[in-house]
Amino acid sequence: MTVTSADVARHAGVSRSTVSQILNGHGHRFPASTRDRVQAAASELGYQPSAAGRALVRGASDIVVALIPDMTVGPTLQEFLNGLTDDLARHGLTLLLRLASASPESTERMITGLRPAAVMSMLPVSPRLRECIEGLGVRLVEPGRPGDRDVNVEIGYAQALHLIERGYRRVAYACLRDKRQDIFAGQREQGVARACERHGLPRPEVVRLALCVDEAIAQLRALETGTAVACYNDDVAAALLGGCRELDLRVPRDIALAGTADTPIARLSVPAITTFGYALGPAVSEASREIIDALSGDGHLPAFPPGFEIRLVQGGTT
Amino acid sequence: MTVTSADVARHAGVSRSTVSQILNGHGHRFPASTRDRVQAAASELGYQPSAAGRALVRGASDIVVALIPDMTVGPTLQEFLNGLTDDLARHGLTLLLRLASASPESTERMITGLRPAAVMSMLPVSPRLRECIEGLGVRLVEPGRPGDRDVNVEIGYAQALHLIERGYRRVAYACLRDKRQDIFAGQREQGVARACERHGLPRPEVVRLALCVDEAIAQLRALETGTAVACYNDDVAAALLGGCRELDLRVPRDIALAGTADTPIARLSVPAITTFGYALGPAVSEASREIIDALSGDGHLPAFPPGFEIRLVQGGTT
DNA sequence: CGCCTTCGGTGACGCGTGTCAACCTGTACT
DNA sequence: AGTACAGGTTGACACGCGTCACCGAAGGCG
Repeated sequence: MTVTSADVARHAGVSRSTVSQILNGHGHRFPASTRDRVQAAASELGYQPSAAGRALVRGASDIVVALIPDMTVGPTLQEFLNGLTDDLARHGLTLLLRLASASPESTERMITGLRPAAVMSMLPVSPRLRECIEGLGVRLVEPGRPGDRDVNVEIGYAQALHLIERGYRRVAYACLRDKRQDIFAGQREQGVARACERHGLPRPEVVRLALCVDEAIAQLRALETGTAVACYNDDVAAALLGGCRELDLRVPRDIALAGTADTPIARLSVPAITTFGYALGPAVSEASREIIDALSGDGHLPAFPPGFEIRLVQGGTT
Repeated sequence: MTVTSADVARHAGVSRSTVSQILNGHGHRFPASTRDRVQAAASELGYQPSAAGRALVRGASDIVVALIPDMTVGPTLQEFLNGLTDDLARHGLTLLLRLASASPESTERMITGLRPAAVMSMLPVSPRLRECIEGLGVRLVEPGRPGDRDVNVEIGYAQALHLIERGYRRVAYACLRDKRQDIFAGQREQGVARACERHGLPRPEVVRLALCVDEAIAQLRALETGTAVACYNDDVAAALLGGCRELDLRVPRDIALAGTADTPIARLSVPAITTFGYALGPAVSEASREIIDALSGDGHLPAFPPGFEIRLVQGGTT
């Protein structure tokens, strides 16, 4: 049923350890003829090494676990993960996903039991989990350290910059009231604030709301006419847009809105919401390279790579 | 660094095999005193069995792989996966996720190498992957067989039924032109058609569009006034709603719209879109029970469980 | 010839676990 | 006393793999 390295060895007429060495990068010790025989036998039999056997003898598995934040996994993130999966697969690594919102104990048990080659988190991990991971000697790939580019800061900055360039002098920042859903809000707000500061504008007012039109109305009442709002995401922008309609506020003249994430809701609103999409495409190769480097050399802990592109999708709300 | 069963054995003053037996459900052979000593030693040392060692000797790992369809993973699915994760963890199983859109070869390699206890797919798997999985003797949990409840058929049915009850006599079904994004369309359309048939209405017209307002306008021009449209999801409904606005069609008088999935876009539209949410909550325990049953007994291949709740969220579009 | 080196290849070990036949020690029964 | 039996415990094995010391043969050199 299962093809083991012993089967390959028999089929190639060599010993199992020869097979193991050739298939693990030590082939240079053997003449080409032997190498070819073994390779041929392996592919003919469809040999696939047992992850368990490998992991047992090497002390760590070939699995890389990605901790997925508690947020909507849309096309952007999906494409990133897809690319990363294939990239790592090319290096013999297996990417598997885990929701970060699963119970901490079960995640901890999973890590200690599985001994992944690396754990990649898209958000800073809890101190306890970090301790668990590092105590086990498992590599941890985390979001960039201070000083690195931060995609969320830059998105906030791009939003605010765009609004300022369009001539708005009053900039506000709108995010979700429920902070659990709002995992990037801090960084984005920081980006908005930084852009305002650099252009001599006062610190942006921060508006918090839940995702419904009624709350949007309440918040809009408190805003001065002429304010441009950088929104945490397109949903927030849509809520405010709906509120503007109910209040008969003209968009973008009375209130301007900039969203984030380039989701369908932005395109489908009337008017379409000006939004900032980002592609993590460039990050794929960087991320896999960082992981692979960290696993081969005993280098420092790599940071979640800063490769990304932000692009403006101009709509009618700014 | 790592605590092994040998450490536990030493600490408890028994042999390693005693530890193994007690920790694997064969404790009834031992007196309570021994059991307690071993349990105490295990928890005191924080013993966590090596997944690799287990997998090696048992021929299959404790990992359950869930194949995630190529779609947005929103709160509904996330909650389901979270619950399943914890539920399975309680039975010693580890749920890990994998994007179904990753390259087939890498997924195949992952399965053969990892030998998961089970693979759960939310969509029918490709014949080739099925062959790979079943050839390995790995359990496959798939969407329900014909005859089972199908959440997507029922959603379509509920949409159409609602529209019919509201008095509409012309029912259409709108879905995405790009079929790759439209993985459930067939079933939902089937549900809509069934409801129409049962109520003596003609077979529903099917409208295909890409997610933009322009396409919606084009499709709306071809629809008769007074048509009620069951939409594949809230995005489609939003696009049509935007189109109606541009064409000055009154909603719901000229065109009625029913969405699906209960996403923010439905709540945030003006008027709010009538939509059908579904909760997979009840499916969690069913799913884990099915998986566990299938793994303990050598029963038949279980089907993806039909436990779910559909609820109407009344908006202003019907 | 005797010694050393290189090439090609192998046997044996250990990773951590679950299982199971076998063993030991009482105790009950014949 | 001898036998049967049950309860409690253990040693040994196998799972599939990577590694590494080691070995035989061939060749070079003094």
